Amino acid sequence: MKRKTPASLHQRILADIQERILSGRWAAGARIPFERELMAQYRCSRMTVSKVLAQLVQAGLIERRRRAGSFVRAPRTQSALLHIPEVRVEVEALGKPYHYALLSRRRRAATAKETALFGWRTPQPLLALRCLHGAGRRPFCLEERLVSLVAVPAAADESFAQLSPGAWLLQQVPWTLAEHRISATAATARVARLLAVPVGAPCLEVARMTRNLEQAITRVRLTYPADLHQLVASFQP
Amino acid sequence: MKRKTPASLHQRILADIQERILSGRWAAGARIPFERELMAQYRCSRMTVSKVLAQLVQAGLIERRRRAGSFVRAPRTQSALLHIPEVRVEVEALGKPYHYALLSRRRRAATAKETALFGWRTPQPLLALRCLHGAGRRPFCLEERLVSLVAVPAAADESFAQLSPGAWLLQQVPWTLAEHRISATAATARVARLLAVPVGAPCLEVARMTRNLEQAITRVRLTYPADLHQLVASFQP
DNA sequence: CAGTGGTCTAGACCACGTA
DNA sequence: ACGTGGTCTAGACCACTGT
Repeated sequence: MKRKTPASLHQRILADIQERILSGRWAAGARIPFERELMAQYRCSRMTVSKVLAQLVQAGLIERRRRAGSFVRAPRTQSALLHIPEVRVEVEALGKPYHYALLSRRRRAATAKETALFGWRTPQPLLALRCLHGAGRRPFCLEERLVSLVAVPAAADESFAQLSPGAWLLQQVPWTLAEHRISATAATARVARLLAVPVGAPCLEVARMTRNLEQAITRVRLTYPADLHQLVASFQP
Repeated sequence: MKRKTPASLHQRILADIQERILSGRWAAGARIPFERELMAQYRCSRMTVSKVLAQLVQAGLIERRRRAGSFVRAPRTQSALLHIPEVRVEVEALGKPYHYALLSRRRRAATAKETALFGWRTPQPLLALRCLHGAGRRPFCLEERLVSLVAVPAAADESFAQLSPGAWLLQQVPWTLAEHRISATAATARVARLLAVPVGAPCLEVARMTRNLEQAITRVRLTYPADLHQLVASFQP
């Protein structure tokens, strides 16, 4: 019934209402109780529920209209951060069934370019992976990944046939820095075939190098058909 | 100096303190007046200043410690910083001569979409600008900008014939939040002509909405030929 | 025009951390 | 120990808006 110590009253009320909304019990568009009703329910003053509702507005969970009441807002459109999205999460956020397929998996030594990229002096072993993420029936993202077997030797024993390397690495290896390069490209013949778009079609390409304090872990290039994806980032000066 | 409708009391206090912090007059680390002092200064109740200070905490501008007071926070660390320099700086970093041209400048009321975008209830006046940034002889970036004349009335008196709106706004208006949407697009006929690329050529599009605590300031769409530009971003978990 | 949210007041008690 | 911020109350007036 009661959680440990749900902190302050308005925090408890906030958590309560938030849970109702996020769980879907209060669906999008539904009106939530008036301030004066909530006062009675929680036996508190109007300032207290007002504070809670103001926070819900700021969080984008509800909107309020005079005389009409407070209403649950439609699921957040694009409020995601650029943080580190796992492709699966992105797809499911779109409400589409997620599909994953491993295209190729090869263990090999790094080329000269890759050696420089990973900050090595001499070529080291890499795991090179290519996989395709699908949303519904459509290809959603082509993933081309290099995993440092120096940093993550355990990757050599993973097949990645079912689990995407991004998901595996995320829970396997802690990281401290992710560098992104974001660009627009024209689909090459190979990319066009895999993503089922015309050759030359615009694509959004995200190249990410992930490191921890000691060394480079993995480098991935994600290619999305332009119409299927955009990145969203918020920050403060 | 003050806007016409001073809005509500706590909004005025918020704007006042925010301006002091963002302008640097209250430096990072400095203690700001205690709640009870602010009550006296603004002749209001403690709830009112408390509400204001809570918003400043949420915005990350101050932090509060019991018994000690409230302090201006150090400028945001690079935790989630997407480094987007001014276009001029980008071009000069490439070692190419920078060129700027104003294509059009129009004062008009916001459309319905724009009204929603800026968070207004009724259409307000905007300054709509289009300009072109060049690197060497080549067009480098098409800028399509809307400036809120509510937030920045002084913009109405600027010609922007010589100085780009981005540069002007940066030194004119303090901001606290920038939201980016990054996507790849195919050049439309109009964009292709302006950027001197083939129709359908891939472009990188960055849409940025800049706000302070009270209101939206400006929205800009920057379109770059895909081969000329990429974004770089570093993140920490 | 009635009822909602928006705002504000003048108190109060308490937890906490710093001096 | 003391003064700060954290929280809460029980009122109040007002602006807006949907009916």
